Amino acid sequence: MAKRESNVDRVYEALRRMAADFAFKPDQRINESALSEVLGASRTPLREALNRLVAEGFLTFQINRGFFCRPLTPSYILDLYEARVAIECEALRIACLRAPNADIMAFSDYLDRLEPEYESATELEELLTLDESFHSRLVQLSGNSELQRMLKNLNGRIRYIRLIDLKRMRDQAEGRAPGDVSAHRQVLQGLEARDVEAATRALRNHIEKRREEATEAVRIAFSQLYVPDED
Amino acid sequence: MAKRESNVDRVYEALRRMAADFAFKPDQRINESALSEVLGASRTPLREALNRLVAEGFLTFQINRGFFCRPLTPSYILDLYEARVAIECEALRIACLRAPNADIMAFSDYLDRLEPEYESATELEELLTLDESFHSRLVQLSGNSELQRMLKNLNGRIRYIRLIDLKRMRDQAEGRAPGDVSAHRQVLQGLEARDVEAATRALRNHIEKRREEATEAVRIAFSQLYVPDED
DNA sequence: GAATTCCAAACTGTATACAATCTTGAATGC
DNA sequence: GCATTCAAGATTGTATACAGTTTGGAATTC
Repeated sequence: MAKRESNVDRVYEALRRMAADFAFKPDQRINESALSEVLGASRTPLREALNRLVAEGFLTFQINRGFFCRPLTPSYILDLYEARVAIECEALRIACLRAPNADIMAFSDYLDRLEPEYESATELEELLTLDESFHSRLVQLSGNSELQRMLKNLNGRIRYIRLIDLKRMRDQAEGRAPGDVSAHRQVLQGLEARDVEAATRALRNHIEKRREEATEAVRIAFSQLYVPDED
Repeated sequence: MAKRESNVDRVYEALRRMAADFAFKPDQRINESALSEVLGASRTPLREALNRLVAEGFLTFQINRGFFCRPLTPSYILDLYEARVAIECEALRIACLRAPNADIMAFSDYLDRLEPEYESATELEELLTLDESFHSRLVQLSGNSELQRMLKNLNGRIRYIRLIDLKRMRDQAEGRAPGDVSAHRQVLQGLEARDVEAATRALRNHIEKRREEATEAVRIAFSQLYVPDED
């Protein structure tokens, strides 16, 4: 009977989804009154949610001018992916050193179970969710809540970069990249052998490769998308 | 003439300082009305600032019960320091690979210039600021804004753990630890040689050593501090 | 005396009003 | 034309009011 989720939480989640789904254009000013009507809440809880998103780096804020969608520059994308390498590789290192065998085996089972889904997935969202969950489960193995929190934040902000990347991959080659699964397996093998060097090397290579592709995909998408301003 | 800082920013900074200076006891409920009077602002901007702090992990929030100061458990401290290792070691790695020589030399000069201050500093706050700025300048060398943002956040939350640690060190041994300076020099030497392995090894050891001491210091401080509840 | 119920006070959640500031575009001068 | 000024409208900033919820303790029951 008791409410479990606050209105601010609901608004916050809705905004995060909107941000991940291109509802705001980069550098676009966000109109609080209009948005509060769309979301069915007054400006007070809306602004509380917007402040959370600013603190998390999704949006920016200028005094007396309000909230803005963050622009998507190549150097920003580089920063985000490098931060992912930092978080994930250290988490993997910790997992190699002290994750229980049972947890590693469960992770391996999970990968086995999902491989067919990976092969058959047709929806971009589905592929994206599978990939994200591999990485976030990996970080969970470290048992470190701060690393998990940081990865969750990065994933949220990288999400639509990934979508652009996946879209391009699908359009380009009909034979969809099985590269992810094999890269993931390679990381797992290092982890199972408790070989920090091998595991982190594989993970670092995987993420950096993805970064290069994603940067290029975003560059191309933007050069096609933002020709004039279609207002 | 134009205001450069919003009221929310001012309130936010004041709250961060309060959090770092033990103004809130762990697990303490924060009374919005009382706090808004102290800070000279109404509840609306106060709550916006509090929401930022929740997003950054300084405080927690429960629906219909409000905001709470985060408790300081050993596993939380471990998580924070491990996250620092992740951020700082990757930043150092990047700096080894691509920071300009001029920047590294400037960093070295900076360390030379501050060494005497390190030796003469008597105030805990002063020592703390010196140590924090070594680490944040190191991360600046990577040129990655996300890593800088993450470290800033971690430093803010670790600040009072460090204070407890430094206080204990001062009380314990009159000959104050010169260990920091020499550890910092060792990291710098690795960086100057562009030796990723040597540099990150030194940095990792330094942070992990600090973590062990800090965890112990907090354990002792809390066992002395929270005997009953002194209301 | 211990457990339970219930009520009043305290507190949080949010809509709203209004002041302060910015934006836009028309009018003006060059 | 082009730049400048100015005012009306739009938008943000925040105090306040009030509804909804929780809290703490007095009253009640066993």
